[in-house]
Amino acid sequence: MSWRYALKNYVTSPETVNDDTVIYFDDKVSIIRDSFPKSECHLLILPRTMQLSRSHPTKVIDAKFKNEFESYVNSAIDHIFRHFQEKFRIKKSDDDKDPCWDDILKDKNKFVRNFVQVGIHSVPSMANLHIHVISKDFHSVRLKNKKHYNSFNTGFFISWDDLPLNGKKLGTDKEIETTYLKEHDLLCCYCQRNFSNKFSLLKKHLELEFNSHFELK
Amino acid sequence: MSWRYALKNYVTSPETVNDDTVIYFDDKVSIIRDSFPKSECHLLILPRTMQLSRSHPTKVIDAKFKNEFESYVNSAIDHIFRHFQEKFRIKKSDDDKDPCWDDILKDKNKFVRNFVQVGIHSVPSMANLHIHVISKDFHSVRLKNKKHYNSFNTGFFISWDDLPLNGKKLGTDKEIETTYLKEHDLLCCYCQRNFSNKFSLLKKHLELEFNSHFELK
DNA sequence: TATTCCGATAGTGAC
DNA sequence: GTCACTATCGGAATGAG
Ligand SMILES: Nc1ncnc2c1ncn2[C@@H]1O[C@H](COP(=O)(O)O)[C@@H](O)[C@H]1O
Ligand SMILES: Nc1ncnc2c1ncn2[C@@H]1O[C@H](COP(=O)(O)O)[C@@H](O)[C@H]1O
Ligand SMILES: [Zn+2]
Ligand SMILES: [Zn+2]
Repeated sequence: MSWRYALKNYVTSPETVNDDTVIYFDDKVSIIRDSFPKSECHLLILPRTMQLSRSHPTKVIDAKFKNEFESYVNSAIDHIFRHFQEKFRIKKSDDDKDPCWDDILKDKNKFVRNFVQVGIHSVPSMANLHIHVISKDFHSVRLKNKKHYNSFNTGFFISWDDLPLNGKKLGTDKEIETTYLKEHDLLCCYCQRNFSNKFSLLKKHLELEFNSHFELK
Repeated sequence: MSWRYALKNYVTSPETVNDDTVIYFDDKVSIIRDSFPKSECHLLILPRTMQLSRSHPTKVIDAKFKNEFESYVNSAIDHIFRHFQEKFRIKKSDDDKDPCWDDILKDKNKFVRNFVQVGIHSVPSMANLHIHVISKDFHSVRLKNKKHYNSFNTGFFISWDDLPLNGKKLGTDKEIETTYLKEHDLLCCYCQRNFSNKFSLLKKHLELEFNSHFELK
């Protein structure tokens, strides 16, 4: 079986997985920790119906789908919020007047609005349908290159709220990858600073950004 | 002073150079060992007249110039021939029927015809006018990239015998560089095998080629 | 088409 | 998609009273 089916077991037999990858499953979905998380907290929601699992996200996610899975999305979001509440404190510093961070760990709606993204990759690599639910820190040793970062911080990522696309054209897979993953500049998701193609500099900067806002409890 | 003038001292004050870089000088020229030789033997002839030294080789090398410096070219060639005679023997092998190598270290004319190239780079980096006199083995640790190799093995290198150009157009510096140094495939100068852009493979192959033809005395 | 350092980009093979 | 490895390609600094 090829690597494109690396998620298949989580769909067909979540109960057989021995490690702590699977955090929830029922007849409709499995919710798992991404094995190569690109942020502090990175979950995947995998519909278990084979027909759905085989489908392309931009083709299959419609109002009915969203209604059916909305509660699982909220579940995953809650998991991320709790994880941050338990692990981190917000740092208060004089030179950071940005009110975005005030009480973010006490106000779930604010946390979600500012710090969680839910959606799909416009060109998924894994064959089994999955929805990313990820914190917007991108503070992770698994974030190793431009493609990783831009897959969550450009139009390559399609938000749950922007689905369904209602026939909006996306271009070919190759065009999408070139435009968003290769050619698109690296923009810091905290401060919008442009790092051009300097991934190493962005990595160092993300480390600073994260540590300026969060500290371990 | 910038790196473009790294050769200046050899022009103005060869007598002050302490190491063995300068192998000859008089009022008209300095002949030096290239400090980053791209072959076993790589010499530079530097006219010492300031007016000449400041000039671009394709603009200043005419019949009169060639006549004036021909004897120095021959001197440099002799130096290379003697160097090979003293250091190497030609290997005789059954599977190498190529007569190019027969007696090449005993017949200077043949050696020069087949194994020495004299000329200039169409876009020199060093500001002081210099003529390359180099053995055609390209067996050197200083030969480190495609640019190095192609600068001696494509139209980027203009042979002494092809000068003056008599108004032949060369394109802009940038065009020359793109065509000959970046885009031009790597071709083995011994057997013409095409190495595309695989410089590392070419390096290993050049090592084999050299060792198949030469051995230390 | 100076050198050197560093990093971005690209292709490979993985049972 | 991952990782490890190799190699190609690309920019920046280069000095110094
Ligand atoms: N074996 C695996 N187990 C869990 N997650 C994986 C595995 N292999 C890859 N992933 C993740 O699956 C996601 C697939 O993303 P994509 O197909 O681009 O939407 C990536 O975030 C990978 O890190
Ligand atoms: N400091 C130096 N002393 C002697 N030769 C040098 C020095 N720096 C560079 N070179 C050589 O000068 C040559 C300049 O070649 P080019 O300007 O391309 O015709 C190259 O072959 C270099 O290896
Ligand atoms: Zn930032
Ligand atoms: Zn060859």
